Amino acid sequence: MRTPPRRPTLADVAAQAGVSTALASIVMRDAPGASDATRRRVLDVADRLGYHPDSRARLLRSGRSRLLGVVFGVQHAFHGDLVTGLYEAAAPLRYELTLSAVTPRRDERTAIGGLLQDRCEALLVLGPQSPTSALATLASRLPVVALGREIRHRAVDVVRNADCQGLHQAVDHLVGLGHRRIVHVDGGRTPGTAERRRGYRDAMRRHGLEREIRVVPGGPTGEDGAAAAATLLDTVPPPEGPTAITVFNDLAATGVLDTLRRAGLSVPGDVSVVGYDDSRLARLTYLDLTTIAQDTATMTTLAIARAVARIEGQDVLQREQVIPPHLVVRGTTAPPPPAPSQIFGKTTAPGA
Amino acid sequence: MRTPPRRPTLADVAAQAGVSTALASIVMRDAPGASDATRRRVLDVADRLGYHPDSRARLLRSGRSRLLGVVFGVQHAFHGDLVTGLYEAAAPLRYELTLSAVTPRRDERTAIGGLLQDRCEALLVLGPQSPTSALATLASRLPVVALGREIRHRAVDVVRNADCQGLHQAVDHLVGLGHRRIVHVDGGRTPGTAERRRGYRDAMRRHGLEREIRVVPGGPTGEDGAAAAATLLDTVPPPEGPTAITVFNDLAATGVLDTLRRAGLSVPGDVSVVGYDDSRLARLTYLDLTTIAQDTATMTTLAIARAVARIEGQDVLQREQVIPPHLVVRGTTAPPPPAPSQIFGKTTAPGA
DNA sequence: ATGAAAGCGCTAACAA
DNA sequence: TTGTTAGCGCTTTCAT
Repeated sequence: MRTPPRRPTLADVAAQAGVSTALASIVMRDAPGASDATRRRVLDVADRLGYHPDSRARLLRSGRSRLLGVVFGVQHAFHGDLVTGLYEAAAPLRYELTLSAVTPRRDERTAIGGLLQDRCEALLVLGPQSPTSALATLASRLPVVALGREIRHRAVDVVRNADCQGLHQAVDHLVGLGHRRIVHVDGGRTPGTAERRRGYRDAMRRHGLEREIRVVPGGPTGEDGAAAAATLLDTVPPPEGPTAITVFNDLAATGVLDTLRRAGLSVPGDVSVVGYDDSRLARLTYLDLTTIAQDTATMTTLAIARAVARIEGQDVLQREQVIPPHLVVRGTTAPPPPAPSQIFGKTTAPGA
Repeated sequence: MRTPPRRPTLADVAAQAGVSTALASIVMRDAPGASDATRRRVLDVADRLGYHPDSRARLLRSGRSRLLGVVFGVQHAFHGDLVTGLYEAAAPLRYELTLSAVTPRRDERTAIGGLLQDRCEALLVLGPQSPTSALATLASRLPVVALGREIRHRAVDVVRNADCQGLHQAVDHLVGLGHRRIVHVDGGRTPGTAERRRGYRDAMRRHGLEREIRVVPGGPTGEDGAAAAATLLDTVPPPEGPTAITVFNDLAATGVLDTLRRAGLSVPGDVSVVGYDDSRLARLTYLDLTTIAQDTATMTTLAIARAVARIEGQDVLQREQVIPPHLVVRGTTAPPPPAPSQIFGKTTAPGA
């Protein structure tokens, strides 16, 4: 009762349709050189038989795979957004994607290895963790595009977010609202941390707020944000308490929000908070987080375009493409409270 | 300066090593029938040339692909957990996974189509959205295993969570802590909602609490949870306010938590909250959410085992495998507050 | 232990 | 428009 194990081949289709395999191939590939009648007949049979071309054989023969390998982290919500964009960008160029996941127990090396066996023509690595040298070696075999992390090697293409600029926007927004005591919770050892921190510092200076610059060590997770906020609540004496916090990313920002609110503070009434990434966390929940959105559509389009350009041997002008992000104002930012002081410190009575 | 476009083939390796391709093949596959000296020499050359076997050619020839297709949603954090488990379960059986993502703009049909061309030997679909009929048609061509959704068709294998039982555990836990007024925020139109709701009702009855049964319409998102909690705060008169809430999933539970805390209530001091899934949300953040964990390790192992069993034509006893989840106690559940009333409602009036 | 030869399903020349 | 032929990179008999 269960299916015959063998799937139909092109030869089966051709035979049933009474044509040669070559002709059937032409039809299946939608290539010129077959009459409409034949075309219909072949497609008909193919459909009836449930025929699907064997990409392996097809690509083996044609020498090319038109396959782009994508390495991503199943963990990262943001990678999901990027993968979405990559699929869309690849389709019109008639390239396919094969995905290989990095999981807690499957490292990037393994993920890349799998892709190599699939004969991808280029590799797109989202937030690569491998050392530059490993990526460089790889890049000597096939085009490699790194997304979202700076790689300083001439053989590796890079498409990334202008982290620095993102924090300029966050600070500009807050200053525009009237904030002056703005702190930054950084990303710890996460890639991008240094740039975002620098962006924060530069922007503060530009606004003449160098004396207000204060960076709190943080990290990429919710706990990191929560811990940083707790530190802030504990250590900054009430008169100097910040009225706004820029956080390394959205997830950490949620940790900050939670700690603030548990301490009885209102966001954005008492303190404003800005995240980074515009992840689903910021968008899709009740959180309504003001954040800096990475332009995923542009980033993915450029990444695919670059990979294809390399594959097709076109000349490439700039190895690194840095895309400006943009501010998305939502509900966690507002003008600072009129009274300039009694915000931070442990002895703040919860709201009536 | 850029790499010669052609990658090394087995023939290249064989030539350089001074052996036949057949022998080189034996070495590369780690098959018996080659001397140690030869083995070393061939592997050496392969390494030096950066040779990676062409899986397409390899599998084309051997007639099998040992490839399992996985359809997953890039959106769903929980799918990330499952994919992680699937990779682990497949490796020891020497099967590979190829991933195909469902994104907001790439539907399940498309995702499955891609996999079919890759000549997977079976398909694992996480949380399938396709109609049963479509899955059934597919299953007539190759083994199909659905994860996490009930599919009523004899040709489709199913591995899923015992949703009903999960809510039993949640209610048992809360009752054990001394709660009686336990409400359930359901999942709206999300698959699994009905079962979880039923589990809640059954468990309440079993504890003689049928009069306390109260289901609030909810949904799978944070907003849904927040809205449901708001409704609860507004409508339930203070003396009857619940002391515990079981929520459809973790994400919605975070919405509930947020609303509760913004309303000045303490969790778990005033109200206990239990989620579902044990997603990273529950585990990895400051949230510390008590929840019902789906046993992803078992589910993925069974799913892979089932797919392989079907591929290898083994007899299968039960089409559907329903895995019991387990309670994970964290910080959002505690005994109910001593005073039985003044929890919900805007006017905190201690009843007599 | 090693090699020669055939062929997996398909596409690309070329011929008819 | 259609068919014939060769061969992609590899594994698999079957010799040696």
